[in-house]
Amino acid sequence: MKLPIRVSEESREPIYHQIETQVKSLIVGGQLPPGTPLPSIRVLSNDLQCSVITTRRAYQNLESNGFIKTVQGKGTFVKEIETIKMEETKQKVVIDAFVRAVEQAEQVGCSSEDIRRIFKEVMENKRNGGGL
Amino acid sequence: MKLPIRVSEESREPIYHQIETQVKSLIVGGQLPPGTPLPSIRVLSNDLQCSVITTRRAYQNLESNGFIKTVQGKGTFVKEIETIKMEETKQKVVIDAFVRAVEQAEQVGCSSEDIRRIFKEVMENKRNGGGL
DNA sequence: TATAGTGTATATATAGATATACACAGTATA
DNA sequence: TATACTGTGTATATCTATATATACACTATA
Repeated sequence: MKLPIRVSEESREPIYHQIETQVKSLIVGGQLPPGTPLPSIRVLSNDLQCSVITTRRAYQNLESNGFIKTVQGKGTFVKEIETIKMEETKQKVVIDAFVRAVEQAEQVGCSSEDIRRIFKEVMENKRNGGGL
Repeated sequence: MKLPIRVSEESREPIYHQIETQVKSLIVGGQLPPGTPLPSIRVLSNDLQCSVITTRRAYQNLESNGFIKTVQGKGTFVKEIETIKMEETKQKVVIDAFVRAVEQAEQVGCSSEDIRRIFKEVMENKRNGGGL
């Protein structure tokens, strides 16, 4: 299965961390149920045009945090996760993203009304084709 | 003048880049008018608890992008910027932040309604003390 | 001209990304 | 049942980017 994730070369966020957070999102969002085999580090590194070591590092961190389980020679699989932890992670991740966006808006001097207007625009544009 | 900026040690975004984007936001937002002297690299590095080289790098990048002008021995100053460029940068920066937030929400499986609800919550919490 | 403020340059350490060679698991087939 | 093969994860060495300390140079002014 091809993971719907996307890394940005331009972003200053490390690639391994972009992979990590996106895979985590797919897991806590329920798109990747427990037991699901993840793409091998090689297949994924090829998809994302990065090194095997980079995808491996992402998987290693996800394993440390209890989201996946990797077995040498066999592959990497989504672990069973407590419903509470999933819900908490999911909520937190989205709220954080919006807090960052609002803070960014305030730093360039947007009023609450400006912010609401821009949010609306983004939601509209999303519906009409996604292309910003 | 003490800049209202804040760097996160935990963030995977490089410190020099956090400084860079935040100072840029203050400039295009109009909080730092043309001619305003920025804090010296030493003062700023002390405020932010980072190295002088780090603040310097941020200033160098901002200078390359035409936002500030630094003069050896004297200091660093906000440049005159075209109104159009300012408005464009301002808009772009905020829209990008919201697009990222919405994409994050979608990746964990939020519906449009979920997203609107969370946005509302974040805006409410902001009013009631900011402390999330 | 001494001093305290500014920015600048050199060398060094840590983190992120890579290529390449290695080890384990499953499977086809001689 | 051997064994070759292809798939998986693992380890070592190397390079670039990020962050730092420290010494240097320019500007203003007491």
